[in-house]
Amino acid sequence: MVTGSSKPQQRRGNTRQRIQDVALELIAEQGYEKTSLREISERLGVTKAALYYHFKTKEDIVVSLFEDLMTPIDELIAWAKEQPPTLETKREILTRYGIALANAAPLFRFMQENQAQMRELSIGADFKDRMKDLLDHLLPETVTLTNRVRCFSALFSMHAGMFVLRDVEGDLEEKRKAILEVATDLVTQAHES
Amino acid sequence: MVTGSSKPQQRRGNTRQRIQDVALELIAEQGYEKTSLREISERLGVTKAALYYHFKTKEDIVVSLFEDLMTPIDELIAWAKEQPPTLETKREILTRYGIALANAAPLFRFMQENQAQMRELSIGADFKDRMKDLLDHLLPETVTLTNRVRCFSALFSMHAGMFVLRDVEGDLEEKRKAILEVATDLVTQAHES
Amino acid sequence: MVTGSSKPQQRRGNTRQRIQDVALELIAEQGYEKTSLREISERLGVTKAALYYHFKTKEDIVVSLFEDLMTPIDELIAWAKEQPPTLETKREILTRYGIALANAAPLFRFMQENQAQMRELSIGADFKDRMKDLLDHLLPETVTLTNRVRCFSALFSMHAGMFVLRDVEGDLEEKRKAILEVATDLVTQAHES
Amino acid sequence: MVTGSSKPQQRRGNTRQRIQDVALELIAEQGYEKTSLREISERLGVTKAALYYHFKTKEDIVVSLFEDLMTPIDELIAWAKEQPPTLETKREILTRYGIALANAAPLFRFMQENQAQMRELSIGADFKDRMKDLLDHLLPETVTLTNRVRCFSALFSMHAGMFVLRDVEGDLEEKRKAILEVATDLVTQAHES
DNA sequence: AATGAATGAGAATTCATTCAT
DNA sequence: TATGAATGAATTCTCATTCAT
Repeated sequence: MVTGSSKPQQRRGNTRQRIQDVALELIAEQGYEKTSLREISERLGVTKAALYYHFKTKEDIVVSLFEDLMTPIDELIAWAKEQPPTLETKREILTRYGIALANAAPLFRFMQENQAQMRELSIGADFKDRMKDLLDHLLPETVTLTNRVRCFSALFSMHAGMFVLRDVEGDLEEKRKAILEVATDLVTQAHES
Repeated sequence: MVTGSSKPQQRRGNTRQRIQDVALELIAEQGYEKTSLREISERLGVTKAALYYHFKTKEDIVVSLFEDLMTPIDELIAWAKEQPPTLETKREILTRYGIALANAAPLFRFMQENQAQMRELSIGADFKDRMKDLLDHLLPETVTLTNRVRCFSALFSMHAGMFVLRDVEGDLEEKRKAILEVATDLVTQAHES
Repeated sequence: MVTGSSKPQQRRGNTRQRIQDVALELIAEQGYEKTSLREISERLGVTKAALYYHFKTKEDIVVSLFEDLMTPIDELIAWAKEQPPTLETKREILTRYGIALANAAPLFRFMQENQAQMRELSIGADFKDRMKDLLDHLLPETVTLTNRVRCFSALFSMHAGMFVLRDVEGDLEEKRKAILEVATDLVTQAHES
Repeated sequence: MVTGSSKPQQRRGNTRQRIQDVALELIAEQGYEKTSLREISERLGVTKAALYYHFKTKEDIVVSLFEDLMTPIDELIAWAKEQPPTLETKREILTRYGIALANAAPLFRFMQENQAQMRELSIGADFKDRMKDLLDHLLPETVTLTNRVRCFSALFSMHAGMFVLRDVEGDLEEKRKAILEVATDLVTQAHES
């Protein structure tokens, strides 16, 4: 009935887009299970049935959100693949990743706060793969366990910082810079040890 | 009636405990919302109503789990309060926290993976307070934003490590040591910079 | 599919109405608490969930019944407000009230027999206000306690008569006339004393 | 297990009595269905199971309450039977009935407000019979429909007054007198017309 | 004279989903 | 491009009741 859940044609009416927006907002705030289609449709001023015109299932809505998100990360990974594995490259990866994160903050927050749900949400595995790819591009040539932890910690702190820092006073941009600095330090140390 | 039936009837005074065990197991695996009381009671071989004899609500079950968990953390905080704020103390805090984490791994994993749920679970706020307390005890005297991030990152990486490292090959104890090392490094750097 | 099956499928736009009808019938007979949504839906040949499409809660169903009932009473009160406070007016109030009562007999009977339930049913208070209004319009200018009781007794006897007289032999219309006569006497006496 | 639910032996421990007291209080306020055994036992500081030591079922508790109540009414009826059917006697019946009412006000209030429940409570029918008996003793020799209504109205107003007058300002004793006066008037009129 | 532990039945409510229009 | 009406399956929770101790 729908022409394809991938993502074309979302420029005709803007309803599809609006569903995604509202869904993201609610799900980021309340979690996947707690957010009902009724709630989404009510906030949109349409009926539940309307959602089913645009998406095959509830999960489909979330999946569609992540598809939009995956693209920049895939591009980042593709880019990283073609660079020499220097420290400079790794730093640039973190910088770029920080930008991707900032551009899709609510979605990352959702992921961060609903990891359990993610696991049964089909795209969960996809995302994990990406993270593993990215981690591999951060690791130094000789990988000790400690260094692996450092790089992982760098990546993870960037995610977590995204939403934890909301509670800390201070300018958002500065906080992002501080996170990036710490993450870069970690990767650098991994490289130098 | 004697042993030999599929599920041995170990009815004694331990039902409450058994409910907690099963609940923790299921909830850690599937998340809070996805785990129904039916599931818990069926796996236990009792009726749903029996759960309500021991706990007032579903949330109450989870809360009871966390109460057991809070105690060691509160003790750690109390201990920290009485120590001099030296780097040595901070390192010891991390070490002890690592032990607390290891002792209640499934519960921390649940927290880690269900942060969204935690927020509406009443004990969510309690736990956040503890984390803030603990973080305060890790911070150096002069706190720059970057150093705050470092300490936060140390704490958070310990949590995250708990469950992410399951996917990595290697001895569990070694992995814990590596995480503790990275966390200690982070706090040390915060202290020295 | 055509007529001939046990319950003719009169699905049209009338489901909401049918729910109200069945609910009134069952609730008048068994009381509010004793009447379950399962019972209502089964007698209707729909699922429980269908009820929730038309009404937000069980209480909502009852409230909707009473809203239909309130209108004529409100009109009566409005009318009374514009009349001179003569004895003639008061008699007319009783007459009209008797008609309203007869038109919504089952509902009044429910109220009469479930006053305890009414108190927690939200419309309970509303209705009480109406009764007080109506009573005020029946009172003579100089109100002794005894006269207040007389008027109250008049009003209340009309309600009670509604259902008690079912047990007494005789023509319904005549019984109504007798009740109205007694009530009118009471108000008249209040007026003359 | 219980020696008999009728009512002997309630002087040993006073628990039985206390159960009745609390049950009456709660049921008068909330109705029969809404009052749970859990509530009763909690307010008493005993377990639900304890209630079952003293009463066979929930209904049994209520029945026991009514048994205590029926006695004075039965005595009143017995007394009435032996009097000459004069107006004076009828007036005295009302007076005595008023006293009985006052002595068991909460129970009458329960009856008044839960007529629907009464019908399926087994003693419902019993009570109805008593009322009919009493009514018969109030009726004049030549009974017109109107006069029957008057007497019924007298009886009913006494009941209803019991609890409606709680909302009216003024001394309780005076209010009772006013009600009795109106009721007596009604019966007198029935007699004279 | 009472409790601790449990049950079976049932309640109200919510949800994702479907389909004819 | 939607809506109105409905469903089936599940959920949390409550209740009266039982019984061994």
